[in-house]
Amino acid sequence: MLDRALTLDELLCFSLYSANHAMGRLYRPLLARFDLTYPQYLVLVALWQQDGRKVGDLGTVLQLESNTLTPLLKRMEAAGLIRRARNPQDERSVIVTLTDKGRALEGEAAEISNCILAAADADLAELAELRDRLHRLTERLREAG
Amino acid sequence: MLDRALTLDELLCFSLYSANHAMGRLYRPLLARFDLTYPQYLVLVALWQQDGRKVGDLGTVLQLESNTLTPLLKRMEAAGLIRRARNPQDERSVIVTLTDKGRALEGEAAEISNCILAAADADLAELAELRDRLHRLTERLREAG
DNA sequence: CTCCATTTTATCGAATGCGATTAAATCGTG
DNA sequence: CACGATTTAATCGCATTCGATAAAATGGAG
Repeated sequence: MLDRALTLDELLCFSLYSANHAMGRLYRPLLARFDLTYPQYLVLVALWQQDGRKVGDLGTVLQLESNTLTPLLKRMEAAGLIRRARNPQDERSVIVTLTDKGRALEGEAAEISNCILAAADADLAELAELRDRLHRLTERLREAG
Repeated sequence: MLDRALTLDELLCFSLYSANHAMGRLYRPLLARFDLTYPQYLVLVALWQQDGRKVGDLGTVLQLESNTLTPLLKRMEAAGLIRRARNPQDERSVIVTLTDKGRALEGEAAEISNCILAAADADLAELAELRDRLHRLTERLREAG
């Protein structure tokens, strides 16, 4: 329990907000060359890792619901990156599959992670530790929610 | 330089994105009781710390531009939290000032930080270190951008 | 003083992101 | 089989967020 109001810079939530902002600003121009937005890139990373997922499963890993994913996926489908098709085994669900174009982007965009790592200008071990601390924090925050 | 594609969970940017999301989800119900959104809360924190700032100065601390701040501040003005007035010394700038209602929220919302700290379920030193690591990362990312 | 560059905020369109609700398909129990 | 409960996406409205641009005020050079 603290006895005074926190300043903006003292708030953990603001440091997260700012770091996320800064990361987004770094990604934006790199992704723009592929006509990708940042959430669209995350969808691709998820599909490169495992293709043919249901909308709901993508939502689970990305922590997004269909109200966000459906229009996002429709834009990606319009851009020719993915296909959306009802699951024949269960017509309630929609399966998202990479197109050739979507798959091809994996190689072309591979350099992006390295650009980010270079920008972060820290050794891999340090960044990995920060990442793991963030995962643990996220876990605790979700449990509390 | 890595020789393989990273999974979603390995990406530092995604750990930031997820932690920020999780934090937002924790804040949302707490802020909803005051009819506040998260960015609106950040504006209030900034003004509680120093009232009477120009739109551009708020943008500097929050890393937001007028295209985001202007509509956000108009909604806050409509909600009776702040006042917006042209600076008589320089009519280009707009000074943002807390109303009595906006000032009063500081006391009422004081518990929110503590709810978040409780949810994070870690000691203050650990969270402070994570926060400082994030600040340093943000700094490096901004320099690279 | 005039005119152009600069500063500062505002506007517009597009893309998330979320709460609430709806619609369609499936499941389960009688 | 029938029918209500559940699951899964989709839709709607609102609030950010950003890139691009505009508009108004100020400043500075001549």
